[in-house]
Amino acid sequence: MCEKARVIVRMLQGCNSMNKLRKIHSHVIINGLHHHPSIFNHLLRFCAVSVTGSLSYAQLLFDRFDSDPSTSAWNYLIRGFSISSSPLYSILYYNRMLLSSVSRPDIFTFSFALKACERIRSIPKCLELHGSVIRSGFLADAIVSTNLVRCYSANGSVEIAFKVFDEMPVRDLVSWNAMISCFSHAGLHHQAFSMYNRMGNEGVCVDAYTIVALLSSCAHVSALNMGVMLHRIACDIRCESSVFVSNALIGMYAKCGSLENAVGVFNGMRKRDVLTWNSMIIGYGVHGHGVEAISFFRKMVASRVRPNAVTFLGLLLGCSHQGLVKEGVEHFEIMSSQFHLTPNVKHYGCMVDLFGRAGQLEKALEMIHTSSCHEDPVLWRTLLGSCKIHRNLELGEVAMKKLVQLEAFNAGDYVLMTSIYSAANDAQGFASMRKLIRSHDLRTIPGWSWIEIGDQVHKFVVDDKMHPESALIYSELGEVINRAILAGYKPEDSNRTAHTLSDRCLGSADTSHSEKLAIAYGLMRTTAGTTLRITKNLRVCRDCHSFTKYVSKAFNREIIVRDRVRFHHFAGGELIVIRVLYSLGVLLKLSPQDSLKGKVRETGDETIIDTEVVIMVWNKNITETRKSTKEKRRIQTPEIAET
DNA sequence: CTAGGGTTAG
Repeated sequence: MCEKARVIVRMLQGCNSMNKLRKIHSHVIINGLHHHPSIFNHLLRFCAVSVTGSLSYAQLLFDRFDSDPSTSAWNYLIRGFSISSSPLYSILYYNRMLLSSVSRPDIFTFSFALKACERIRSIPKCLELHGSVIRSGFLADAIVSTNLVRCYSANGSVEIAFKVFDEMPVRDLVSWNAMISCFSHAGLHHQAFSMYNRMGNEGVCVDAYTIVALLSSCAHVSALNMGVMLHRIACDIRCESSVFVSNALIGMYAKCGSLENAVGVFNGMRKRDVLTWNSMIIGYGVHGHGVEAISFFRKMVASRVRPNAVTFLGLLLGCSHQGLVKEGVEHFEIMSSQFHLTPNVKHYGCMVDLFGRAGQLEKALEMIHTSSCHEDPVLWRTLLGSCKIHRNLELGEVAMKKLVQLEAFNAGDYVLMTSIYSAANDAQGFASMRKLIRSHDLRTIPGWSWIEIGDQVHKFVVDDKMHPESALIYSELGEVINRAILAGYKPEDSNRTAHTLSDRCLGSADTSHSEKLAIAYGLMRTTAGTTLRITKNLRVCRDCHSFTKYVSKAFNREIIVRDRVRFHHFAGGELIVIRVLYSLGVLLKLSPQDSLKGKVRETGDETIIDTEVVIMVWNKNITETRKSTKEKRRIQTPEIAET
C-alpha cells in the first residue's frame, strides 16, 4: 500500500460524520484511489454500519466500484440493511452476491442475511437460506444455526425451528434461550418450561435472558410457584436488579395475582423505565383498581417517564372495571391532547366498555361511531355485552345486526343475545336466535379453570369427572357449598331467571362450574390460610362470583380468581382492592366502596387514612394485620425515593 | 475486519 493510501485509511478510521466522509471521499477520487480495495472497504464500512452513516451513500459507493467486491464488502452492505428499515435490500444484495460475484458467503454473510430474513417474514426465503447454510457446512456454527432457529420462529414455524434446534451439532446458551423465547412467543408455555428442564438435565446454566423468557410464560399461565422459583434463581445468579428481569418479575407477579410481590420488586428497583411503570399500571388495571392505576400514572409522569399507548390501556382498563367514567374520559382525552398519542382499537374498546358497563349505552354507541374503527367487531361485541348487563333489547339488536352484517358473529354473541331476549321475555326473538345457532352449527368455547398446587397444575372443566380424585372433590364441594350457604351464599335459582332458557338450549345450566371444582380442590390440598389462586379462560359467572365471595368468608381464605379479562380478589366475604402506598411500604386491603369514598386520600404531601379499613403492613416476607380503630390517623408521606 | 439473544394489554 502506498503512503497516500495509508494516510487516507488512517483518516477514515478517525472519521465520525458523513460530512467528513464526503470530504475524504472527494480527496480519494482526486488521487485516483477509489478502486483501492482497502480504501473502498473502509469507506463502505463507515457508510453501511456506523450509527451516523448513510446506506444510500453506501449503495452509491458500491455501484461505482468497478472491481469485484470482497466478501467483507458484501457483508458490510448486507449487515447494514439487515438492521435498517428496509431489510429486504439485505436479501437483494445477498442474491446479487451469489449470482454476480466470485466472493462466496461466509458465516458472517449468513448471520446477517438470516437476521434480515427474520424481519421480512418469508418462509420460502428461510428455507432457501437454510439449504445454502447446509450446503456450505455452516450448520456446525452455533451462531448461524441459532439465527436459523430465530428465523423460523419469527416466521411462525415453531416445528421447523425446534427441528433445527434439536439437530444442532453445537448448541450454546443463546441457542437454548432462542428456543425458549420461540415457544413462549408461540404460546407454547409448557414446552418452554420443558426446555428449561432439559437444560438442567444437560447441565447448561441459565442467564438473565432465560429467566426473562420463562417469566413471561409464567405470567401467561399464572404459574406463581414457578415464577417464585425463577425469582430465587435470579437472585442466585445476581441478575435480579437488571431492569429487564425486574420488569418481567413485576409482570409475572401482577399477572399471577400477587400485587404485593409486584410492589416489592418495584420498590427495590434503582432504575425504572416505561415498562416498569406500565407493568404496575396494567397490574392494577387488570385487578380493576382504577384509582391506584391513576395514582401510579401520576407518579410516573412526576418522575418524568413518558407514558405510551400501553400505559393508557392499563389506565382505561382500570377505570372501566371500577366504574370510573369521569376519570376514564379525562385520561382518554389527555392521551392525545397532552401526550400526542393516537388511540387505537383497544383504547376505543375500553371506552365502549367504560360507558357500556356504567349503563351509558348511548354514549358507548356514540364512541363506536366517532372512532376510526367502527367496523371492528370487537367494539360491537363489547356493546352487546353491556346491553346484556343493562337489559337493553333495542341497542342489543342493533349490535347483533351489525355483527351479523360484518359476518363476525360467534357463539358468544348468540349466548349474549339469547339471554337478552330471554330477559325481555321475547319468545319470538329467542326462537330466531335458536334457529341461527342451528343453521351455523356454532359451539360455545368450553370453560375450564386451573389451580397450581406445588409444582402441579390441576385443570378442571364443567362437571369434570376426569380428575383422579374426582369423587373426593365432589364430596368436598358439597361440604364447601353448605358452609358457604351458612355464611350467606344464595345459590342462583335456576328456575327463576331468564338464564334458564338460554342455559338449557346451550347446555350450560348452572351445574358444577369449573372454578367451583378448582376451589374445592384447592381447599382440600392446601393448609389453612393459604391464598387460593384460580385461573380460568372465560368470564366468571355471577353465581360463582358470589360463591367465591362467601367461601372466602366461611374458610377465612384469600381467593384470587383471574378470568379472561381481569382479576377478582376476595377476602373475608368481600371483593377487595389492594391499595399500596408504595413509598411507605404500606399495603392496605379495603373494599372498592371504601376506596371510592376516599377513605384513603393523598393530599399534597400527606396521606390520610381512615383506619376503620383493614390495614396490612407490607414488609418483605412479613404481613401483619392490624385491627381497625375509628379515629383518623395522619401519616406523613416521605419523599418518593429514587425516581 | 465483521456475529447471535430479552420484558408490558386482549
